[in-house]
Amino acid sequence: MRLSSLADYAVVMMAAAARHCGAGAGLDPATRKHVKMNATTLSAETGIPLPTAQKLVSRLSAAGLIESSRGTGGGIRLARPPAAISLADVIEAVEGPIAMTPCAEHGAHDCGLEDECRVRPHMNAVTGAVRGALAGVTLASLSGRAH
Amino acid sequence: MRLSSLADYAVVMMAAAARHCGAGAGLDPATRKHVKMNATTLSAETGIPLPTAQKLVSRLSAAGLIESSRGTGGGIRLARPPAAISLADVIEAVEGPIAMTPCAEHGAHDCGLEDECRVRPHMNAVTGAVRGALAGVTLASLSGRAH
DNA sequence: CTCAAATCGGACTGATTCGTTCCGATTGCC
DNA sequence: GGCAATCGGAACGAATCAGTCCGATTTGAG
Repeated sequence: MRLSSLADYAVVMMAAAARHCGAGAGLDPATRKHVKMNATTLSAETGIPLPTAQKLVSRLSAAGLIESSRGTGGGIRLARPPAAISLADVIEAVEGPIAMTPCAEHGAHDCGLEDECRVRPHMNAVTGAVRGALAGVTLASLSGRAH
Repeated sequence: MRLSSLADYAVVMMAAAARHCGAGAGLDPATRKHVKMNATTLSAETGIPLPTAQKLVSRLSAAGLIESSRGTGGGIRLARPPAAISLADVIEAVEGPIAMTPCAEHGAHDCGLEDECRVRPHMNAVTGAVRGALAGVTLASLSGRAH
């Protein structure tokens, strides 16, 4: 009942990225240097080891939460406004779907225990509650703006 | 963001135990044979491997959720009524305190990242929400009585 | 009172997953 | 066209977890 270290790091990193993103959309050609972020910058700011930060950038980019551009002067930026990215999105991007039990993932994955499992429907409800709690916190609220 | 297999098994096992416990307190000398439960019985009923069931019995007993008596004719019984045992109790008994992040466990366990972590207070709130969702489901509701 | 059976309790082994690190592919600037 | 800096994926080591086994303890019968 504890999220993995990578997910924890990802949340901290995305919060830092949202903080640098400022109030604007995150990409304006004029002051691009100010919002320029990359794995090295985020690593130095958050204290996360650089290789780990790179790995997280890869996963978050593959999940569509950030957009990355390669090459010299490249970097990353949030794909959506901070208010539209929740903890559930970040956690699911790093460690897969949020599901308390394996049977609550694909929908009809029999666990093999008990012909008529009476625990599963309640587990689905619990999963929904947990997911709702995580979806209710956005990066905007983590950046300290909308306390 | 998924509870361990042992915790899942423990929930199923405790639900089965609560079902056999019936509506009464769970221990009456006259019909003791009816509510007699042990690791072997629960294993056969739930499909959980016997050694694993034994391990779970040990942990649940150490946590004070069930009371065990050794020797011939011994067995286990719930220490409290099913309505007074929640999923949070069972999960904490098996896999330790419920805490999303390591810093939310002892209270002041600095993670070393960022001097002023602005994510932690929100993580505490999320941890509370998850814990509340798990504490809201009791063994009585899992047994199908109080739907 | 002695013996024997049955149970819980703790310790060990193997495996899977997680976290970390390193190296290659790709792109923009000079 | 060459160079430098960046992301992307692959490989290694470590830790935790799931599962299994055997010993300590207690009760019941003879």
